[in-house]
Amino acid sequence: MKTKTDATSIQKLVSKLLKWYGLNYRELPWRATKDPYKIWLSEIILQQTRVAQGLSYYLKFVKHYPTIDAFAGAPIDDILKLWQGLGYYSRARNMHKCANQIIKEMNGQFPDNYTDLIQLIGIGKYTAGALASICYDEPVPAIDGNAYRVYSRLFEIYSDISIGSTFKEFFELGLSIVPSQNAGDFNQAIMELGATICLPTNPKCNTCPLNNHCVARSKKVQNLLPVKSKKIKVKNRYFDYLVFIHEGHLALHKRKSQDIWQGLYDFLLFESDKDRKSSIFDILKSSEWGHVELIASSEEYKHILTHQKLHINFHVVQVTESKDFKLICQDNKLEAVHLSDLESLAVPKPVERFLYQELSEMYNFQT
DNA sequence: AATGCGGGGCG
DNA sequence: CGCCCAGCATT
Repeated sequence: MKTKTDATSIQKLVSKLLKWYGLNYRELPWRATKDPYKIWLSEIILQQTRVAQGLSYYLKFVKHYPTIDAFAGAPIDDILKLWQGLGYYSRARNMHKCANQIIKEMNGQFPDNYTDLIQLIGIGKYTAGALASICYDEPVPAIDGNAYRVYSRLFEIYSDISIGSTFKEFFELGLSIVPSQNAGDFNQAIMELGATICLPTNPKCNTCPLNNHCVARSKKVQNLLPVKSKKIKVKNRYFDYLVFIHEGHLALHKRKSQDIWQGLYDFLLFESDKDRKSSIFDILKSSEWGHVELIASSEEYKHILTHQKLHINFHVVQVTESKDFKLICQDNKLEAVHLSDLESLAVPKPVERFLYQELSEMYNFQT
């Protein structure tokens, strides 16, 4: 009795998959190179990010920083500015740290195997597998969201992929399948299949090159897999921003705490448990800012994150008389930034929207 | 093992 | 709206 995990059956599966990939792969820029730096860059950008969203960022970064030396030598603020809008900014900060570590401690030589790669900051089990296989053809699996979906359906695996121990199960399965040659193409083919055919809902089984191998399909349970129990609960947060403006300068704040948007710029922030804005006016009255005038309050900006729903109001406060605006900014841990210098600073998405959709019209500055 | 971290696109 | 996306670090 043959099983679906017979060596012969697996060999056929791999062969079909590689053939399909060779004919159907999308021509993406990071697939036209073997430069580990560029593959690395693409993998970090594509963490929890669709190709369509990350592609333009990849092109920008390769253009600005063609080598790991250029990337490592750049100021982190410049890198964050290029990363602006992509989200998960720790990816950029970690990659910058890592690049400098490679330059300083590894003589600029990128690690060339799974074990060394996974030691690096920002490189976990998936990315180490992807880099080892794609750059060096090391026969290790690369288990990402696509791989979970494809493998769970091919072999009808109901293990909960939210549980940590399930990764090991899929990694071992992948290890038993990944061919000793063309490991990189194999892993990319699995992911490509997951991204274009084996979709989360309504997979295109009719055109799937592996449909004859798929146990889930034979039992019509594709849409039940993979099993993922974890539910994300969304927390509401209420932000009031005071946007001080004085003689063409804005009072900006660089975010540093363990919170969202670390390293990006916003304004003086007051957060409250619910929709309560009375405190704003108290702050203004008892302020050391000099003569202040509340010019306008924005409509509420709703900004959805994976785990938070932000309710943001921007309050534009004109400082008409001030003894020393910059000094008062410093006292409040703010920086006075001229409107013409805004474009060089990384800002969160809702701040970007406010600046360039509302404030730019009020004060008529260029974006 | 559980939680926090962005933003966008899809049905 | 809910779910997912070439995940990782921290606790």
